[in-house]
Amino acid sequence: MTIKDIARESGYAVGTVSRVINNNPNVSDAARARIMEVIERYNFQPNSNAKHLKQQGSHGVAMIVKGTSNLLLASILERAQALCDEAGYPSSIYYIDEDDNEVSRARQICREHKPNGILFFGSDTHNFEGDLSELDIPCLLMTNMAADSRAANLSSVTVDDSGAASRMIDYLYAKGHRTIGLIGGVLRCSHPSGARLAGCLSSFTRLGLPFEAARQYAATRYTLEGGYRGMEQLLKSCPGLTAVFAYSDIMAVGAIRALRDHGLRVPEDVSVVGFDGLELTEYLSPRLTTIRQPVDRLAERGVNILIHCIEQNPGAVHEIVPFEFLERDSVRDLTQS
Amino acid sequence: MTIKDIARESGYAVGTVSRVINNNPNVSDAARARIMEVIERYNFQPNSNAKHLKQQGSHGVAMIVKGTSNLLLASILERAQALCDEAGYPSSIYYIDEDDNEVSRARQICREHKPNGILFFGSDTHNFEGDLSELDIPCLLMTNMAADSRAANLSSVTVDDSGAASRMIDYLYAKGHRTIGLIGGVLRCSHPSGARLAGCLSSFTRLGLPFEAARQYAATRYTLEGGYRGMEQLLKSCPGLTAVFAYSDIMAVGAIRALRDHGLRVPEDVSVVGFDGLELTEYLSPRLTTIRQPVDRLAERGVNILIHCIEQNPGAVHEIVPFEFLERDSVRDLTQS
DNA sequence: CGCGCAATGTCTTTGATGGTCATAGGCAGC
DNA sequence: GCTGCCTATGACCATCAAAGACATTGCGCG
Repeated sequence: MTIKDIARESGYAVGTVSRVINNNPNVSDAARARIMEVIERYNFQPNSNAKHLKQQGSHGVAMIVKGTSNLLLASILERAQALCDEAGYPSSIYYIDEDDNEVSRARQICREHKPNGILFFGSDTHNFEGDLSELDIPCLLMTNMAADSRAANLSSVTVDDSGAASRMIDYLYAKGHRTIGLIGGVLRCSHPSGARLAGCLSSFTRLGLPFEAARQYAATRYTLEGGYRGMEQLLKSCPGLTAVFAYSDIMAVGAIRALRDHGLRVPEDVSVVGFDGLELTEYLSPRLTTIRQPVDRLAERGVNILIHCIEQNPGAVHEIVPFEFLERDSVRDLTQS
Repeated sequence: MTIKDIARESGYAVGTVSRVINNNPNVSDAARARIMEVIERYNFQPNSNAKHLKQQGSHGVAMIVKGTSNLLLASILERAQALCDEAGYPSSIYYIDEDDNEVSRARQICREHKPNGILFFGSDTHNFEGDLSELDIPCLLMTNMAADSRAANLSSVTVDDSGAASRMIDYLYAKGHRTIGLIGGVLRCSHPSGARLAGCLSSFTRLGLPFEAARQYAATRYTLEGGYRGMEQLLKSCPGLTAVFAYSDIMAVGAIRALRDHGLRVPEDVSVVGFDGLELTEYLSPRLTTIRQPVDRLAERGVNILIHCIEQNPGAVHEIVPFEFLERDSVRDLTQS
């Protein structure tokens, strides 16, 4: 089935069929109807390779994803894919390894598939050593701020990491907690961790709480095991700890397991809060107090900004979307006792 | 950068460059070395659109996935992607909605991208109403047996669902449980649910336990909420229940939440077991007794069988891989008390 | 000298697009 | 009724990047 077959079958010329497919106005309604009928009858779809070859690219969005098993990313990704499709930008997903370099992969994808824009997913270990600006197509980091903003083509959409972290510390303080441990990412390569730490620090300072990173900050990976190990580290380094703020819900689950394995109850002995707002956290015991990242909003803003950059090329845009605080049962109120 | 530029730059003709790229032996070592040098210098990658246009298809594998947030699928998918890439079959992922029809989507993908094979992911709601055999390329269902095996091009790889379910019932019986509830998928559209139910029934019969589906089987979706609702249903319909077998770990988490919300303890009042063997289950309290689906093995067999079908066209292959039983802390031993 | 073979160059093909140009038909104006 | 113009359409061709069929070159050897 090619455009030629449609032409023969409908009795029109190839050019006219092409005009119909591409919504060129110079076609009579009769011809359009007749050709559309044939196209639909055969369920014809123009060969995308030929089309993209001629059009010098796929007119689509590449999504480069680090970390398949990250539930938050998965749901943002799904939503973003749907939005791209709706907007007429077919999307392709490329999963990459934790230790792959996204820039070289992006370069390769650009040479091979020539997308019109790239969306990067992967919160904790983005590693932009190469220079994205040489790609000269719009790029956008999802849930990850561009660490260095030299790149004029690199936009970002993140939740208000710093505000959320600050809010969380204030909340723990209000509940009477004074010695709070943090479990986050390795700061060097993780922007969200940096922003959240900044938010925590601003609260600590404002509230007059001392903070010693070496004792109170466990740097690890955003995984169950990372949360577990981070918690073990804090138990050693931070005596008198009454609350722990894990930078992801999954880490919080790991941390809770570690506490229980050390004979401590949550929240009676140690309170634990998370970040992300996964549906799962509502089903755990205790239900986890956490920050919800607005998945749909993040996806929607990310896709819209990227497409806007593709079509208008306005330079980099950095957007921060609001968080939602979910108070549940994993924090003990020390002021009551 | 095109093959022409490489030709000009290296002083050879495009044909020779093409031969070098495609490992055609009719090239002198000198020419090969010279051309490779230029290719590497410019980091050249042939345009995939032109290549696939000429080659009448992408020589790749399409992966059609239903359900982004399914952790088990996500890990199989990641592994399968890596394996395809290694085997020289570039893979593209297409996420589809829960209520999309996979066959019509598959048809569309075939027309548009002409893959050499299709891998279907999505355990509980596969809905093959159309006829896949008309696609006339090899297809394979991952973790889902082809319900009707008319289709000569439709292979499958599943864990030993029935054996695993049977084993689980035997285990619960050995621990003294006699009234066991099941939470599974809607049987009509879910093959794994059917096979697992068959396994359960064979054990029930062998052990002389009565089973009334209407009272003991809650049909729902493979989600947290599904598990929750399924459990609530069982609490009403099945008095005297001492154990619940949820057909996925995620459902088990939902079921545990429901039990607790009804004032019941796990495993003291009701035992709960799951299926899948997610890493998460090791971190929950209680640690969940479950069946591990061998993710790497499933991915590896699925990809190998599909590629074998593509290259040799041997007809449909149905493979069942062994499960692993993970005994942990979510089952009470009633024989001790 | 001419045959054979390996190495290499040339040209066509792939499916769709879009441009140019020709043309047919309709319609308005004179 | 003829002209001129406009629209719809057909016909044709180049283009895109690569692949591969086919043609050609050049060398060694009998």
